[in-house]
Formats: sequence, C-alpha cells, structure tokens
Amino acid sequence: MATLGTLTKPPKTYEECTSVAVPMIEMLGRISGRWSLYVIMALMQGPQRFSQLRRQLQGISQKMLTQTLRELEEDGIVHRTVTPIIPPRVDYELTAMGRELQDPLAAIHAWTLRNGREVAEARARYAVAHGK
Amino acid sequence: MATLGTLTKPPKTYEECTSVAVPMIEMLGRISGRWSLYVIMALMQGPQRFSQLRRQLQGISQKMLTQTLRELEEDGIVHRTVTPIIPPRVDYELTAMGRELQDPLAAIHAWTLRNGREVAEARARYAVAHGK
DNA sequence: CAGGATCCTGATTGATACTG
DNA sequence: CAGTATCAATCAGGATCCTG
Repeated sequence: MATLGTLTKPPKTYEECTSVAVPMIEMLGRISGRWSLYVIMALMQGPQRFSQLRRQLQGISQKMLTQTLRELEEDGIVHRTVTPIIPPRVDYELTAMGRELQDPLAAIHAWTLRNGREVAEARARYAVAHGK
Repeated sequence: MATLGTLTKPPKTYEECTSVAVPMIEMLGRISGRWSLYVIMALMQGPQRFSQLRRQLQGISQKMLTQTLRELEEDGIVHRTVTPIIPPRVDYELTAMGRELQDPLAAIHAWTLRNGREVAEARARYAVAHGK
C-alpha cells in the first residue's frame, strides 16, 4: 500500500498523502477502539487469561473484551492459546508485532506529556471564545 | 493526569496503566476520527483555505470537514484565521503543537511500514482459520 | 471459564437544502 | 466562499440471557 519513505517530511501530493494515510488510519482505527489500547497495555505486563484481563480492565463488558481481543488477534497483534480442558482456559499475549507497538505508543505518550496541558488550555480558550 | 515517566517499559499496575492510557485514548480518539488524519496530513503541506482542503480531500462532505477542523481547532492543533471580506476567506494551518504530531505519526507510519505485510498475512490466516 | 446470540440505544456519518 | 440546519441511515457499545 504505502510505498513511501518516512513521514519525516510532509507528503506533497494528494496521492502521496492518501497512500500514506490509508494504512495508518486502519491502524489507528484499530488501536483507538474504545478498549484496544487498554487491552494492549494490560498485555504489556505479560500474558494473561481472559478473566484476569476482565478483572483488570474494570468496566469492560465481556462482549467488548472478546471483540477487542478478536480484532487484535485478527491483525496478528495478540496471540490466543486455547487449552482444551474443563473448565476451558484461554491465554492471551502480545505477538512480536504487538510488542513493537511500544515505539508508536511511546511517541504518542511523549506527545501527550508535552502537550497535554496546552490542549486543555486550548479547549478552555475555545470554550470561552465560543458559546461557553 | 499522567504523572509517569515514559512508556519505554510496560505499566505495572492497573492505576498506572489507566493513568497512562486515558489521555492517550483521548488523543487517539481525536486523531483517529474518520477524517482527522487526512486533514492533518493535508495541512502538513502548509496553510490552506477551506475549499482547497475540500478539493484535496476528495470524498469528504463539507459538514465533516467543518466538524473535523473545529475539533482540531478546539484542541489547539489547528489554527483558524478568518478574513472578514466578501466573499469570506478562512485559512487553516497547523499550530506548533500540531506540527509536533509529526513524531508520533512518523512512529506509527514506521510501524505500518514494518508490519503492514504481516498484518495482511495475519488477517488472511485468520480468515481461513475461521469461517472464510 | 470463556464465550455466543440478541436486543437496544446513543453517537457518528452522510445527503440535502439553505444563508450571510 | 464558507459555512449552518435538518433529516435519515449506519454503527459501535452495552445489557442481558444462554451454552459447551
């Protein structure tokens, strides 16, 4: 899809812009699901079972946990191991690719640390400038 | 909110995990809106007027362009300059904070370049392993 | 234990028409 | 030109109940 170099310089054409953006947007779409980031960060602590994750991510419904894990598994970010015993046991862990997400996440984290305050200020300014 | 160091090591506790993740998720939520990334990348080419943006981002409705720009403005990522003439002229450009997004975006971009193929393969495997 | 299947609701998106 | 307003459609998320 993207046949480009890096994003260290702005894209110059519409085609270039979209060819860069499309896979990134797919990517962002996945990791910015309501719960994906929580799940990924929880799994950065190490492999975990379904109910461990659910306890840790207080507030997540079992449906959304299942769904989030399935999507991440589908993308090869999470690996799922089923042990066919009774009661069933299923373990989840990050794949190598999933662990490599630490770089992008760290970059976003750094941005939020640097600019979090300014975003808050900008929102406050916007609120007063416009209707409350 | 986040009082942590960096994300270079996995979060260890639930509180730590969420205190890191919450502002990041807000952040991701914004830049992963259906159109936000396109708009940001378009503006990385330099300041542009509303209709320039609209022509460039083929397929975006004028409603969504307006809305996306407003959100980015609210967060202080985009600056909006109104010239009160007839017909009206409005220019948009990235703020310094917006330009700093290049680092996180480059990191994500690098990830998609490194792993795009493997994601595609993972999806294909998942498709055959499960119901088509 | 680890889900699958339903149903429901609010938010997101888009198409269309109108305006200063 | 650069929007606002309105309505219709889609969708993601959640609550609930059921099962191997």
